[in-house]
Amino acid sequence: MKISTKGRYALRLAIDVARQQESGPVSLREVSERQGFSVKYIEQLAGLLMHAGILESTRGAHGGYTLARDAANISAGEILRASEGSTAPVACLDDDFGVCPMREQCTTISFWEGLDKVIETYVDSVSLADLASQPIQEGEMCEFEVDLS
Amino acid sequence: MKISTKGRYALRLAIDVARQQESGPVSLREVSERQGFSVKYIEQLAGLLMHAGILESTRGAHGGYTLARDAANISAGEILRASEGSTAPVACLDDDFGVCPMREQCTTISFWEGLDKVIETYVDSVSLADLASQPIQEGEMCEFEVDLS
DNA sequence: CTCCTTTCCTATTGTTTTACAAGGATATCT
DNA sequence: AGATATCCTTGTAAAACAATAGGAAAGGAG
Repeated sequence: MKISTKGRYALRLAIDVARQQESGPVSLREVSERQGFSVKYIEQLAGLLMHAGILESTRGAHGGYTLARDAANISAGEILRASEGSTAPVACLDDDFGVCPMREQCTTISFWEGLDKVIETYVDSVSLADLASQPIQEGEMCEFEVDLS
Repeated sequence: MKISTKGRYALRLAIDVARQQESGPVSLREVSERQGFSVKYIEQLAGLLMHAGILESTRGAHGGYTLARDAANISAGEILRASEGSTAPVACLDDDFGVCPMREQCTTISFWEGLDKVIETYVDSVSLADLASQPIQEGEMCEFEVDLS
């Protein structure tokens, strides 16, 4: 049960924008240099976050992205749902799934609903401001996209 | 972030065994008929659960599987970890990953650790006895492996 | 002893998803 | 004009997933 690079990169993209946007719109070129992403890949993620009303863009030279709202008002859950599609642990709990016709006979649904709930509660309780306020260190970049060889 | 069929089927397999084992070892043929699984596929899962000390087997005719321990003493988390490998939301928190060399500079690790913790706490709080004690209905089978066409 | 059932173990295969890259259109600042 | 960006769709190699296949070993029934 893993979060994909979409969700992980989208989080770090949002954190990067939150931290850097005071000096104007943050371009994906800058972000990619700081975070070790390819511009072409995070373009897609930026698009998703924009569509979800999390980022705003200004096009053209010196353009880039800014937060559409205050960082304190954006949750990690929102970012993950926008990038990953959903944080539900089983497909039958996705918003677009509708009601499962087998729901009444299902022995595991209430277990999955409980899991879904603790996940949502947690990711919605953490704001982008919380994430962005951690001390900044040299050589930012992370998780495990690290070549250990 | 989805649980794969391994984890979902393994849970239902364990529930089925828990419910049926009073009348002797439960064969995978029976389970597959009740749950709509292929015998060949859940053979693998049964093997994983056995290796993890959750199931015990008796071979030969009239053989099958029984719980290695009391159902109240087996958690859903154990079953998921045995079948899925891990319930951690990011690979750097898997047991076999070791310590990430970038950990100190990572802006998201504490967020993922928190998520991992709420997931583990929840799945370890639910026992197989809890799951198996739900009322049994006709046409048992579930989740969303249902042909909606 | 021989069939039948069942677990056990390891490949192999087909499909889907992931993680990007490519190419080009559109917008804006200098 | 030209450089720098976002925007938008499509393509693709590799990995993961879901399941199948084939057969060995063990134990009960006739």
